[in-house]
Amino acid sequence: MEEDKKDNIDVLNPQDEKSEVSNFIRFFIDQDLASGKHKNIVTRFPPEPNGYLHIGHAKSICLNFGLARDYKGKCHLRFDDTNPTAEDVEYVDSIMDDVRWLGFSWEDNLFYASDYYDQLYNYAEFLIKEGKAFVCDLNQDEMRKLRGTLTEPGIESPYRNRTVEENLDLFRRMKEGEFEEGTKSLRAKIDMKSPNINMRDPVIYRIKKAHHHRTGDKWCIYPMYDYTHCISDAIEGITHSICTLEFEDHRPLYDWCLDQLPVPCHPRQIEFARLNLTYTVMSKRLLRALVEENLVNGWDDPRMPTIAGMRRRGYTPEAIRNFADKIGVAKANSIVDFNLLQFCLRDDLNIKAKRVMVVLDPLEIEIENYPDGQVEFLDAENNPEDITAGSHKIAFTKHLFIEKDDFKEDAPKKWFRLAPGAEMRLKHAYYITCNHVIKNEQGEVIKLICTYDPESKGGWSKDGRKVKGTAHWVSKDHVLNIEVRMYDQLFKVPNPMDIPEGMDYKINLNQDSLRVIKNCYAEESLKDAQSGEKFQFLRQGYFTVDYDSTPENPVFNRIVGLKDSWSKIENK
RNA sequence: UGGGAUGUCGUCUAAUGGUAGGACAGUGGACUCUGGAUCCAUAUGUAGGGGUUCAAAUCCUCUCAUCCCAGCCA
Repeated sequence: MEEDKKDNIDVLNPQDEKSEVSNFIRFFIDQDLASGKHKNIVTRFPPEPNGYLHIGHAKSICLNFGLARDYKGKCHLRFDDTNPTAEDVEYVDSIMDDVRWLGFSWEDNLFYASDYYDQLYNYAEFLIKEGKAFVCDLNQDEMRKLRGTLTEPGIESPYRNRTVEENLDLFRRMKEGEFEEGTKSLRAKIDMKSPNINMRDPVIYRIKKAHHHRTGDKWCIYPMYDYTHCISDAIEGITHSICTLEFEDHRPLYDWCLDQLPVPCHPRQIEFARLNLTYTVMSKRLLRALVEENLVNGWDDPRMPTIAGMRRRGYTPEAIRNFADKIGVAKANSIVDFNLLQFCLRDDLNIKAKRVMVVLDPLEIEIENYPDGQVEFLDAENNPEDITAGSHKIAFTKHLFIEKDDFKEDAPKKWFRLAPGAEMRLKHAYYITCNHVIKNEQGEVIKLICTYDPESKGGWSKDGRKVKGTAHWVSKDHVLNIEVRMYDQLFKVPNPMDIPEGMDYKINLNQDSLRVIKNCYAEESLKDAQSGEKFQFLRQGYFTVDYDSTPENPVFNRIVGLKDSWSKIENK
């Protein structure tokens, strides 16, 4: 958290930051600033509290808060809470957590659309008095029939020409709760023949006898998104109201509402393409389905693309912010390669993560020329990328474990690791040579007998001979037993939404997205691992302490693996 | 087939009439006590056809492809 704050304050010269990035939104802002239309900009991040935020929202958060930071403006956090049946404080809290965790601050600019219910109501009466809105008795079915289709114009409601007095009276009685849900609504009087269906007398208030998580039972009529959003923006003095592409068709309605009303300003709505990532889904509907059908373990399952899930997995806010920066902002629909996110993660973790040694799949070795009972505490650097990170001690003894994968009885070409008769370096320790292979009755290798070169302490030989392979290891008498959770993509295919006719999205689920490995042997220093601390398990990948971890049963999540160029060589 | 938008390397994104550039991914190499990191080098792109211009990814025009819209959801 400290680091995040520092990161934000760090940006003292927005010009530097701006020169790196350019996008059409910044172009508009530059124009509006240059023309004198605005002196300062105000943006907003406006989630509906009806679910957990995901990496797509992170893009929007970084965009809106990033713009405010770079232009020395403000970014509000506003909850778009106009549909009480879908919303909950659980989500409000998680959203605030997520935005903070990402490293952004809304300062004292926290708002709720529900804060404006009174103003919104008064503006609605204003609209009625101007003859621009009417109470309609059509039910949902009837309204749909009169709305027309994509190619045919709609037909005006028979209630469209009620008098102002009648409309005012009915609307007030709606508010008083006199009518049942669905029997009446308030509609804007615009144009039933408009080719834009949003303009065909859209509903702006509906009756919902539902408890609201903030206003309780005060209201039984609730304003609709299109009517609420533009007015909320105007009330808050938003200059640039940035939303996703699907609202492009709503912009005429956004502008219409503000044109009719005596609002303080008229923000500019700008639309950009939402984020899609390969091998995952980004729709709240599907993410909710994964949770509710127990295909994952909750919204913060480390496989989920939710911010809560990524945080638990071990992703860093810096990596996500950097990712948001790199993908840019544009209007073309696109699917970003998941590799880019992984790159950003490794890039950040590489300079931060403490190096430790953990053997996931152990193979015992005995150093036959090493004294029984002797223990040496060897120096292991914490991070080769950061000399200030210091070092820690690891125990070396006669009996050790190495990774099963680091030994091959029949070594292929270009094999640098251990094989019968071959020499390999144990990281931070000695050169060893494999002399005997011990097998069980099934013919499986269960133990190796090796010798070490006492002259190679620290990993260097006096005669200067080169050993290409270096492996991680852990002393048999100094192990910490840990559980490791290896995560893979939730879906098997790059675009899980590309589903064959009549099939369920679940056919693309990766059944092996979670692999739990128990009884991994970690160096003892890991017993002091703090919650949230990031490690590189040497040659394996980046890991962090999971929420389930206890001192008795330490649990680590693999955040992301290391790049593996051996597998490429092997495949050739 | 009404309306709104969008098409630039495999992917994402710059270029705002004047050298099509960057990042990721890929490939080749160097280096390395992590087959990690780092460094160097590299191929591949303006959806298509016409037009305007000394000059077009950019302007005009036609075509094609893709996405969004018929909630009292946001």
